[in-house]
Amino acid sequence: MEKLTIPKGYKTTKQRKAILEILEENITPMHAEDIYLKLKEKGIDVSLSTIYRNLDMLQKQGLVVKAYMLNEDKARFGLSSKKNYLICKNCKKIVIIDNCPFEKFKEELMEVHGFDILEHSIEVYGICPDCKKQEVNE
Amino acid sequence: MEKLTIPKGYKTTKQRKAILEILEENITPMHAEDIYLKLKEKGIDVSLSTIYRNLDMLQKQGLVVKAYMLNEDKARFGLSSKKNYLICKNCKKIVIIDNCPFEKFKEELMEVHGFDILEHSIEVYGICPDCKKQEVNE
DNA sequence: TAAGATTTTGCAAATGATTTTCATTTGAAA
DNA sequence: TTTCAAATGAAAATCATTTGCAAAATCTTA
Repeated sequence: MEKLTIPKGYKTTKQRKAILEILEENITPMHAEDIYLKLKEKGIDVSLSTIYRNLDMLQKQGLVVKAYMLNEDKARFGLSSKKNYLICKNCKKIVIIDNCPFEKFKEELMEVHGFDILEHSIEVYGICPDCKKQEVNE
Repeated sequence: MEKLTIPKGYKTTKQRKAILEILEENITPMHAEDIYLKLKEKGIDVSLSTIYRNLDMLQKQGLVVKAYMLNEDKARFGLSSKKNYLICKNCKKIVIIDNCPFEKFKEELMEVHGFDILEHSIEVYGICPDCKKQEVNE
């Protein structure tokens, strides 16, 4: 996992560093407010507007991905490297799909539709192993 | 393409029929307001709140899928059958992926992560054939 | 086919996430 | 240091979506 750095041309502020740190620590893409609260826990006070502004900048720089999950109406933000995930419909746990199998059919998709493919995002919903166990026991 | 019907237990109103019709006519998932405007063009006046309420109902019934596209902050709604798509980053054209290749790696994903997979959504971004041509000519 | 029960609708007001404004502070180049 | 553009916080503004409520439409059944 490569250490992230503040993009060139942007100043290094303690707020910015803190936000990036939180994103690195969390596997799950987070709501802006989650980030705000986690920072507060650490004793770092960053205003919500600053968080939004920085997430926006980081997104434009390609470090962060913004996505809305099924049945949610607030955006989540996560590092780009964690773009494809499995979500448990029961406990909401999120698991990153590491070796995204998308590459395998990218070629096929390009041929069939004639698109040059640049990016993709995949969300898969299901029931995670833990929740499956519980269902059996109940 | 199967004709959609208003789910059992819900009354048949002209607004509801009109909304469903618009969704059937459009390949591209639409914003609530797009639907509002298209209806108005047809001379059918349906309030935005009614549109939102019905889309919500249709979603809960599984007929409609709600999704946010890259860099957009309003939800789009489309028929469930049109869930996976290619989006041109240049002209914003949307092409539905019909034979979604996801099935091919569903098994693999289930094995690796132990999830029971229920749903998925795939968004792919790239440049469409038309826009590629233009780039060459410019 | 009229009455009654229930849904659905439209409108206006409320909500809540995100964005913007602006005065102040901060980082970094010289 | 000094200087100046960039960044921040707080409060206000925005805008998609939701909700409350009274009126209208639908369906059921007598």
